[in-house]
Amino acid sequence: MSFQATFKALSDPTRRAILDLLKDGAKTAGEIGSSFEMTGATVSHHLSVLREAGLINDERRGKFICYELNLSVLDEITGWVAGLKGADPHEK
Amino acid sequence: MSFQATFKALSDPTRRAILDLLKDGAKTAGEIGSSFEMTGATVSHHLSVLREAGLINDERRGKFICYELNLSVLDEITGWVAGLKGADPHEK
DNA sequence: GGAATATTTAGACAATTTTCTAAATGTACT
DNA sequence: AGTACATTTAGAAAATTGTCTAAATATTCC
Repeated sequence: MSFQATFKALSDPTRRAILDLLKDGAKTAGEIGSSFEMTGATVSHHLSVLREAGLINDERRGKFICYELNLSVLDEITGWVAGLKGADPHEK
Repeated sequence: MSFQATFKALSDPTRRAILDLLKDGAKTAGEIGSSFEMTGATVSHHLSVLREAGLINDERRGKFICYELNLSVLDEITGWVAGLKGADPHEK
């Protein structure tokens, strides 16, 4: 997916908190879930939004599923913001 | 308003297009509106979301209202993204 | 003051999103 | 095979959002 999916994914505070949480390293769905006051099903939904946006990767490890950051897609975002800030070389 | 308002404002493609449009300089609500295939009322709504997020400023000039970029609030966004990318000095 | 133009506000409606509960899937252990 | 645990999927309810039409506000010009 794309640009728009990435922005949408980042627009929710729970999803940003999940990304912040994963800064310290990969975590299982359960560990992530227990950081929030919502059901595991809801957290699982947020994880799938982040995954579809390409912001995280998942990997099954036995009984658990581990999630980790994949921040390469953020380059598009930072590039767009930089462009807005006048980094464009040939402006009118 | 804050961080969350800024992210929310940026999550809509029309609103990002408005910001892109304003890169070339201030424009009236009417000029902005005629760039999109939606009613002026709808564009006005998007402008108010952007204004409440602090991303644009408005100034009346006679019969018109001019909008211009105010990108200082984007620093919070880029700062957060940079933090995610491991710019944090004391990570575990 | 009254008409014309520019824009916003109010209220309604449809689409999307967030959240839940309940059921399904996948894995490990005995 | 059966039970327990970890997680997701399905489906529904509630909240939010994007859009429209119609009415309101603000400004200019005659």
